[in-house]
Amino acid sequence: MNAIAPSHLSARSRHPSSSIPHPLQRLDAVAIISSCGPRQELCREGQPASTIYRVIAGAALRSVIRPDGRRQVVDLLFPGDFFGLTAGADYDNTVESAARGTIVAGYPRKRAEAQADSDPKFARELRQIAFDELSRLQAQLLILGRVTVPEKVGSFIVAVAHRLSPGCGDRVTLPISRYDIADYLAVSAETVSRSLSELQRRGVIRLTGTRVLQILDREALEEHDHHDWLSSLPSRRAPSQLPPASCASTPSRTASAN
Amino acid sequence: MNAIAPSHLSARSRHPSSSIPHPLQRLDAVAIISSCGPRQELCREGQPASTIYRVIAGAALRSVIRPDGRRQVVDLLFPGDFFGLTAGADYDNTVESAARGTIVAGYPRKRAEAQADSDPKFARELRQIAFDELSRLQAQLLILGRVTVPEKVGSFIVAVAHRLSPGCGDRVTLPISRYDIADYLAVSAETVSRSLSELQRRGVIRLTGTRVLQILDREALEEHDHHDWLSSLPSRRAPSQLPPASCASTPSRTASAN
DNA sequence: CGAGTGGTTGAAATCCGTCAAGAATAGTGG
DNA sequence: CCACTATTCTTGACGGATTTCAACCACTCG
Repeated sequence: MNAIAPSHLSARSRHPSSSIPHPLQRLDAVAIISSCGPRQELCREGQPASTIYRVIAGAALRSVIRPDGRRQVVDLLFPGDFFGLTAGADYDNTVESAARGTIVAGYPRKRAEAQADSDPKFARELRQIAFDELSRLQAQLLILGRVTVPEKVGSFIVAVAHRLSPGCGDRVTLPISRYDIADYLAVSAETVSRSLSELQRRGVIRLTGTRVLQILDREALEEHDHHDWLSSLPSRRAPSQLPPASCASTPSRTASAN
Repeated sequence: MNAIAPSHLSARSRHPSSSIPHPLQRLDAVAIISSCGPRQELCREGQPASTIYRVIAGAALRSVIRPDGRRQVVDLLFPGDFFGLTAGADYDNTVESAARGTIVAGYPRKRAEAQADSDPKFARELRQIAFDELSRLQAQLLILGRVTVPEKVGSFIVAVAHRLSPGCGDRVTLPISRYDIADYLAVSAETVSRSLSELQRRGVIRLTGTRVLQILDREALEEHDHHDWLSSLPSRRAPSQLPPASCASTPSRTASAN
C-alpha cells in the first residue's frame, strides 16, 4: 500500500509547514513534509501513485527518459505546484528534486479521493489542481513551439519570472541548471548557454551571476526574435479570420462523412 | 448566458447521436449536436466558456495565434475528446474544425458543474476529462521534444494511428492537412512533406494517398532516427541512476534553505 | 476550363547539435 | 581558511538539419 512511501526521504514531520492557503489544505493535518537533497528521486514512474505531492520550497522536475538516453523534462514544479495526481493507479513519470533545499508535502491519495466524494468543494479543488497542471503544460507547449532557441530561452525566463515572483521585479534567479533548462526546452545545453550570452549581448537581459539575471527588455524577451513583423498580411499560416460570414449563420453542409 | 451559443453552427439536434459510453453521458439529454464545415470556429479565446464540447466525428484543432502571426496547434481533438473545459470563466484558446464532416456535442457547463457538486461519480468523470487532456498534452510535449523532424512526424503518425484505430491496423488516414500538422509539430509544412517522403524512401511508411499511408516498420517510426544507439553509456544527460543508495535511506541534509 | 487550395520538390542561407577545450563555480577535506 | 577536485558553465569550430523563398504538380470546386 504505502509501497512508495518515501522511505528515501527524510525529515518527516506533520507540521503543516506553510500557512498560505492551498487546495489540499484540509488534509494538512495528515501531510508528510519531506526535505530532500539536490538530485533526489521523489517518485518513480510505474510505482503505485499513493501520494499526491505539493512543492513547498525549491524546485522539482517531472521527466521521462527516452529510449535513446535523452531526458525530457515534462513539467517544472515550483512552490505551490502539485504533482503525482494521476488518472491511473501508478505514477506516469519520475519526479526528482532539482535544487537543494527542496521541500515537498505528501498527501494520501486515498484520503483525498474519499474526501472529494463527500465534499463537492474539495472535489473542485482537486479539479483545480488538474487545471493548474494543464496550464503549465500548455505554457510549456507554447515555449517548445517557438522557432529559435533564444526565443525559447526568452520565454522560459519570462515564465520563470512570472511564476516565481509574480508581477514584480526584473531580477530572476534560475532555480535549475543549464542542463535541466536544456532538457526542459529540448535543446542542447551549449545552445542554452549561447542564447543567454546572446540575449545579454543584445541588451535584453543582464547576467549578474551564473543563475541570477536581470530583465532589461521584457518586451523583447516575450515577443519576436528581433524580426520585424510589421507585415501583418494574413499569410496562409495565420488564418486569423476564418471564412468570414459565408457559412456563419447558414447551415453548413451536413457532413458527407455521416 | 448562451452568449457563445454556437449561432454559427447548425444542424442542431438533441439526439444523443452516439451510443458509446462517455463521461458526460448523463447530460446527453440536454446536449446540442452541431455539424460544421471544414474550417469553422467552434469556440473563441476570451469568450465565456459556457459550453463543454465533445468531438463526435471528424477532427478539431485547439490553437493560438502568436504575435508574429504564426499559429500553434496546442491540441488535436478526435472523436471522444472533450474541449472547452477550463478553469476560468472564459475559453483559453480558439478551437476550429479541421476536417469536413466534423460533429461536436455541446454540454452546458453550469449543468455539468452543478451535477458534479451533487454527484461524486460525475465529479470523477469530470476529473477524468481533465486527465485525458493532460495525457494528450503530455504526449504532444514528447513529440515536440524529439530532435529531428522525421522523428516528430513519425511519432505523430504513431500517435494518430493509436488514437484513431487503437491497436489494429497499419493503415492510417491523416485527418488534417500538412499545414495543420506543421503547426502542430511546430515545423514548416515543407519539412513535413519532405519528412513523409523520406520516411517512405526509407521503407518505414508507404503513402497510398495524399492523406492515407501504411505503416511498414512501426518500430522505426516510434524509436530512433536510424541512429545506432548501441551506446547505452549513461551520459550525463541521462542520470537513469540517481545517487544510488547513498542517501537512499539516510536522512538527507535538512535543507539549508530553511 | 480556370482558379484556388493543398501538396511536393529544389537551392541557398541560417540555425543548431556535436565534439572539444577552457573557465568559473561549488563542494570537500585537510 | 585554504587548496583541491568535481561539477557546471562558457566558448569555438564544423557538419548536418531546417527554414525560407520559389517553382511546379495534383486535385477540387465552381
